[in-house]
Amino acid sequence: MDNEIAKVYSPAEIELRWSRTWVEKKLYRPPDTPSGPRFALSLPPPNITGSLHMGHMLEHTEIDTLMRWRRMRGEDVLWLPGMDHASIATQMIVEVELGREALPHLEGPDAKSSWRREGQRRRREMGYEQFIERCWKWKEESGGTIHKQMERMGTSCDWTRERFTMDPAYSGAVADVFVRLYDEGLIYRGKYIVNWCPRCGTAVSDLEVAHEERPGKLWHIRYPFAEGSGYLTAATTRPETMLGDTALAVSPSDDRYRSAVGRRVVLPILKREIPVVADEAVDPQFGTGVVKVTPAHDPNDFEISKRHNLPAIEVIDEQAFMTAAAGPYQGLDRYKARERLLADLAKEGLLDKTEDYALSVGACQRCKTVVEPRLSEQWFMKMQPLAAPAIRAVEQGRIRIVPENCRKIYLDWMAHIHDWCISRQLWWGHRIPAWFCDACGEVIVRREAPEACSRCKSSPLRAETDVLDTWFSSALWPFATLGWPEETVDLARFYPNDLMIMGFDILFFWGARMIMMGLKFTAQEPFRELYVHALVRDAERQKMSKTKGNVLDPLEVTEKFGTDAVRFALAISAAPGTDIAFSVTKVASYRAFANKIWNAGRFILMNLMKLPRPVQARLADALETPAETRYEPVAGAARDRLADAWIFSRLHTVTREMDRALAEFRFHEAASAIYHFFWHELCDWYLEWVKPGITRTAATSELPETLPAWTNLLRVFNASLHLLHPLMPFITEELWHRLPHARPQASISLQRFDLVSERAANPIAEKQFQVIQELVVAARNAKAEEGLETARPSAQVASEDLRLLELCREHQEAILRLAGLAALNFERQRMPAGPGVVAVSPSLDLRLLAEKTVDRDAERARLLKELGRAEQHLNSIEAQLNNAEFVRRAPPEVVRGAKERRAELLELIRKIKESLERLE
RNA sequence: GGGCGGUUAGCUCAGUUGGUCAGAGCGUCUGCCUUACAAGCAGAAGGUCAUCCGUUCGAGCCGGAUACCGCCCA
Repeated sequence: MDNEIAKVYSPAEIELRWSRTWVEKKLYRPPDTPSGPRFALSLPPPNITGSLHMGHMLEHTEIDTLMRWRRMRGEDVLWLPGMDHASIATQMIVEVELGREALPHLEGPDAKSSWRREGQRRRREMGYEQFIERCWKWKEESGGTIHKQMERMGTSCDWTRERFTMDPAYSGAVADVFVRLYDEGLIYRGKYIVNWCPRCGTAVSDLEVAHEERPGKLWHIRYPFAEGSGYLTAATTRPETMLGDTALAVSPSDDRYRSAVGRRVVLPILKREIPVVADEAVDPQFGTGVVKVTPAHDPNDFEISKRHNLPAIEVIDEQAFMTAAAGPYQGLDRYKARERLLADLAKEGLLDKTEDYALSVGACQRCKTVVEPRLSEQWFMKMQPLAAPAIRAVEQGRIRIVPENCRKIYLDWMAHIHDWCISRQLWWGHRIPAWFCDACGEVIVRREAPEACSRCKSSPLRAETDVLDTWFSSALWPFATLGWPEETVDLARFYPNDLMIMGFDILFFWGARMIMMGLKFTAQEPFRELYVHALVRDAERQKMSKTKGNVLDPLEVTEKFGTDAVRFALAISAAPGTDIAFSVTKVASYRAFANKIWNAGRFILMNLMKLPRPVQARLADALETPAETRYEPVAGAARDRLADAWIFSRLHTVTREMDRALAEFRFHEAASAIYHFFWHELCDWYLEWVKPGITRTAATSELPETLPAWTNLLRVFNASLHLLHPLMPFITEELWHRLPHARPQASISLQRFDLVSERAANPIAEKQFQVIQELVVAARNAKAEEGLETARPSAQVASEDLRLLELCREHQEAILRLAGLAALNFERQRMPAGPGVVAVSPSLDLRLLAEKTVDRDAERARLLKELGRAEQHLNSIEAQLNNAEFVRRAPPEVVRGAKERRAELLELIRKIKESLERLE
């Protein structure tokens, strides 16, 4: 018998088997004909660039927990999975691959950049079609890996509806949206300063630039006046851009430079004459109060240039090398040019001074290269008209953002939103549906390629080669995945979604934009709730990063400890609004929990299998009772009635707690509740309580006792598995299948599990059981303190409350067994104080009857400590009660509670003092 | 510079509307291989809830200030 159930839970085989089964049987496709309230959620599509990390695992654990929970509550759950093409990231990876193939022998930290450069060259060489083919190949491989990982984690999504952002239908939706926004004037094209990543060779949006404070220098450069003597000194952190200066600017209110406005100065080195202008944008406090104006390489300068009709001269090209306009510095890298230029200025005596200066540097989020503000022609999206309704939707509560502080952050960001640069000079992605007529300059935007220019009829037309920012397409995810713009059945049934879960890092990138696009194109909020989850950090609360080497691979951890343990560790750490300090030891402790569950199951099943077949069959039937009675105890032997009533009452409470917690995304609370219930109530008390009955009936199978005892045990255990299932799907599925079932069932996850019957709530039983628990604990405690752990002494129980004594007498057998005592004597009056007398409660005393000489000093120390604690507590309560205001203004029940506590404490103190006197 | 947050046991963190809320897990210490489980069982120690002021009959919780630490945006 023992051989059939392993002593230690080993998840590997079990998890593989069930994850495969769940997918093969398509268990998680919602029923085609609606059968209950529906609940829809779209998975934030992972990028196809890599494999899932700990953050995904947390996100998927949270989603899966909610989806399984709701499914078990009878809802038609759609969890739609998919993946994102990740334009820039994927292109980067494929380019590096290409480079690696060409230069396989490179090694070291610089290898990757060399591969990338070579890859970019090879990309151009092989051409668009072939490169895109390579990207698709990558997508198949990487996407497959992610898909497998998700299966392995037990993700209960509907794989039959899996989507990819570059599916033909999805791409069609993207083009539709673009055309419509363009036609409405919400998308425009123009020459502006954008964030340009010279390494990626593309423009990126503001959000993709990470600002960082770095130590730098402020160089003061002299610009001599063209006529007359003297000069103006302008301070700059980027002297190389000076070559593109087309003016100097001062504040109009700055008296120091009033006379200089309108004069002309000579640009050092290049000797170009440029004007001095007055502009409000200049801060007189910064540097010398004179700033150089480089319209082609600085967003502020560009604005100034428009106001003063200044030309823009590009001196840095798209790879961050100096252009021909940079004169002698042409062809140099921007930093090399800076060095040379500074040397030349110093030589000419035009470098006034150099100071240390902390400057904010923008780096490409993707490749960490310092971005170059660069004037270029790009496509932009006007955001304010779209943001306004998206702000209202959240302000008015039509979309609820949880936790609350994320709502504030969202609103603040939306209020200060600026236009979005949506074009990327990349190949992999959705090409912008625009065509240019070189003959007349017309720009034609439409879904299908036009034959000829709509204005001058000439052809051929030149197609736009830029692609869209990936987030542009992701913003359509909740509705484009359901078939929009077609009016599909799925769209009608599952849109708007009910919930969206994402990480804080993409709240602006994705969350905000989804809300804007959803409102714009479907006139509905894309989801009703947006839960923002935390970041998974390492044990020291450091961000996990490859460079720090503190990354935990979810698959590795899963291999070692089991998916359920990892999921549970994440869930129980996931308090809203707090990042998670994650560690292997944490997972290990929840593996112990899984093992505990396994062994509880093992105990039950091993004894169950000893029962005669017909009895097992009747128990299987008993488990299939109607839902109303399934979670109530049946009346059995007198000795178990209290424990039965207690555990079912607790089960009822815990179920409600979990329900409430999960509705509010309080995963840590739900997990803690079931953890405590399963381990410290079900296992520590209930199983121990019923153990003799269970093992005895297994041996003798006396039917009148067997059936109720086993029915109750199986009902509670079965219900516990249901409660655990959303958090730990594998072990619960496995154990549940091993329980006796009247009919074959596919999965515990498809079993309806409702709120436990209100009738199970039994506060009286809870109170009574608690008395016995306290008595047992007090006895164990006393045994440990007197060094009698291994002995079985007798004990005396004393109380003036006869019902209390009766309760203890009725459950004498269990008390003796659980506390490790030989016998109980009952005393119908308060026990005289003395060594070894323990106050279990104000009305219940306990004393061990042991042949043990008392260590007087130790006993005195213990009593004094207890006395101190009690007196301190009493003082604070007395102070409260002596305060007339408290008695007058506090609610009566609070005052009553305080009085009761005072009485209890006085009694306790009296006893302790008595004991101390006897010691002397 | 603007916004959001944090400071509770050695560590990681809970503490939902102010009144048994001073808690959990891990770690530490003590005793146990009690036939479901040593990934276990039984017990113990450990905190002036960052500091100060205020509101209140009453503050870990509400308000203000200070110190330190984060994150986001410019």
